[in-house]
Amino acid sequence: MARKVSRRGGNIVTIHDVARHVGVSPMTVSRVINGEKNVREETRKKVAEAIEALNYSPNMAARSLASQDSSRIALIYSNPSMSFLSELLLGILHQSSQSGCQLIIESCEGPEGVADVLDKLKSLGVDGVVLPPPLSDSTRVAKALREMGLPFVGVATSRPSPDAASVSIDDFKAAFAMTQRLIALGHRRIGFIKGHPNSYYSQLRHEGYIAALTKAGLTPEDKLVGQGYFTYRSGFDAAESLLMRDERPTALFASNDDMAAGAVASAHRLGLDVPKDVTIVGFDDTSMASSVWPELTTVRQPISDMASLGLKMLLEQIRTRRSGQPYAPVHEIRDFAIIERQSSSPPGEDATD
Amino acid sequence: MARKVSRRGGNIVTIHDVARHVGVSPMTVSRVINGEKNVREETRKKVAEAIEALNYSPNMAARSLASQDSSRIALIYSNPSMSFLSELLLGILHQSSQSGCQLIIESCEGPEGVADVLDKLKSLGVDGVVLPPPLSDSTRVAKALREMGLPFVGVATSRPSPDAASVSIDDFKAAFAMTQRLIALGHRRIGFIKGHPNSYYSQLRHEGYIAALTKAGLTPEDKLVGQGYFTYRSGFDAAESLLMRDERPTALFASNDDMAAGAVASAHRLGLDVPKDVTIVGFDDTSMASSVWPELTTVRQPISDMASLGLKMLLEQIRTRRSGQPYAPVHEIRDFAIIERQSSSPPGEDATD
DNA sequence: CAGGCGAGTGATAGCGCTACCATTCACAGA
DNA sequence: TCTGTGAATGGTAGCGCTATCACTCGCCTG
Repeated sequence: MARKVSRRGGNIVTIHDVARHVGVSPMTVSRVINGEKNVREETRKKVAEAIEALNYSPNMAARSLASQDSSRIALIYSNPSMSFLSELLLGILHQSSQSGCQLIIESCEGPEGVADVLDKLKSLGVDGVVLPPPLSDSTRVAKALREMGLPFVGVATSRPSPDAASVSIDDFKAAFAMTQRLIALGHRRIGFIKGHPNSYYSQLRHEGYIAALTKAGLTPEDKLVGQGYFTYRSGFDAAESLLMRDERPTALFASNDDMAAGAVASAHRLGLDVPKDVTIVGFDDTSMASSVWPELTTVRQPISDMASLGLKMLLEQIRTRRSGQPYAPVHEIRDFAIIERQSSSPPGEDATD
Repeated sequence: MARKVSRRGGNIVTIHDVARHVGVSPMTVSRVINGEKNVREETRKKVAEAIEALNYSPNMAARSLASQDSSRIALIYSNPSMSFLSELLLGILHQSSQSGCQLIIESCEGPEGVADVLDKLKSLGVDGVVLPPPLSDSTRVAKALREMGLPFVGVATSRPSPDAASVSIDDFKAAFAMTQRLIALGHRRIGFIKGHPNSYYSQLRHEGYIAALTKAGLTPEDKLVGQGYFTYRSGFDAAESLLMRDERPTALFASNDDMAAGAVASAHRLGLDVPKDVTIVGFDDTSMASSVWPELTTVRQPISDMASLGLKMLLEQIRTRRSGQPYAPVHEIRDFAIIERQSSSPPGEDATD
């Protein structure tokens, strides 16, 4: 064997190769890669070009070994929606491969499961934890983590713990915006299906709905509001009673997509066309929203972004703590988006006009 | 600073600590960790105990750096169901953290997107690719990968490329089993909703259905079979025409969950109760299956297992290839499971009896 | 013009682990 | 007895990168 031909089909471009190519030391290349200052602009540019030319890409293993910066981050979840999970994972994965941190994914079922999982994390020597809902809203989990001295970040949490970092959207504002959108479409009798009373964002979303109506000079009416529990079935039932009123609403805003889908089924059952006879919109933009027919207009959270940002914040928090500095928790709010699909239209019209 | 206190809360137990604790060389500990032979059983045991006692856990970065074994694996996907994706990711993630390989997740949209993504993979120096459906069934993608000389593995593929590795379930057998289950429940007029004609497993599932009927002495009838396209809407439409026949089927087997959900909606629209008036079952066990009401009886693939195994096989393939040995592609078949939920029952009965 | 300073760069020494070879030892066959 | 062999272990040298400190300038200050 004449030369070392190794993994990745011989594609072993190292920092040294880049350095030699430019005529600087490996250190300088390292500095450029890590965006450190104290590198002349001219040098930086030459190095960047060489990196491009040689198609160099840093070896994560070596990097985190040398920098002692390899953090172990756990993501623990307890039955979130699968589509939520997958977006979350995508975001987390993206960020973790950029930051070169090791990821541990754990599912925990039930309230005692959490304790077990936390024990496990401790023995695994985890450095920080990412918490998606519903765990992100659990004061119990937050407390346990705090007692263990483990940094954590809540992603898409409706009730951020004031002393822990979080990334979320403004549920109130989102519900407000969606309601406004319905009003702009020409709807005046807009029904609402609440989420599970346990959950704080049920309340926020409801409040957003009320606020938008009020602001538009419409009177919120209790009889236009149904109680749901975030399930398809509960949406079905709530919609049924709402739609069987004499003066039925021309639009229905469900607090999540599953309930909206149930509401669509209910409307169909009653012989009503969606959106011609009744507009139905959801919240979350889960896969359900685009699976049913007609596809649901809904509110979308940038889950992947939020997760990615959350991990970044967590890593920063860990770094800050390690350096002994105090850490002030950051609460980031991301923008939501209203996704218009086929389940909404002006009252009495088809969506496709 | 008296001693080096570093990441993971000072939990810097290295292989040397373990070695010292036992009184052997680090090499021996390394051998134990990697399950190599040529270590006396007694030594192995002592080392294992020390590992346990010191709560040692190997540093992945160092390991993959030293062993030059760090493979970059890409997972490329193109709009699979999100819940499928998340299970897949869970499995892959689990395996990758065990094998210490770097993961790159890429989405590719459309047929030209694939080419772009493959280019990107090439420039990233990827060592292997995991292909979930529908990419796993694309002969075009398989061909491109082969031309690049990149090892790959298809996960949940219905048409494994004979010269590439794959993990899947037996779609035929699964459809066969589900149909048998319906027959065992007492159904005799069992309708079937086919999937998209493009897709090979549409065909396999259909054939499984036919075979089971035949085996039970029932005559497959064309008028009990509807054409669908894997969408909710197509399931709705197909079910509608099937259920409006004079002699309507007492059970409907849809080739996936979205169509089954559409079929349920259609039944409801026609005033039929599920499962009392008609049993409806799906395939895949996506989140749709447990979101709708009644929840769907369906066929479940062990996606997470399949993904995990697939990655393992891929890694092995890469290792084999690197060592210059020829690689014989392996086709693994995993077991499916029939998940009974509320959408099925004996004809004319409620599921809950 | 000595002295100081800070920007830009290089040399060196590992990070924790494993590949590879050397070494030891026991025991079989000549 | 002398190799030969293979099993069990240890020593050494890095893997690709970065922390750290040392160094060289040019330029400012007194």
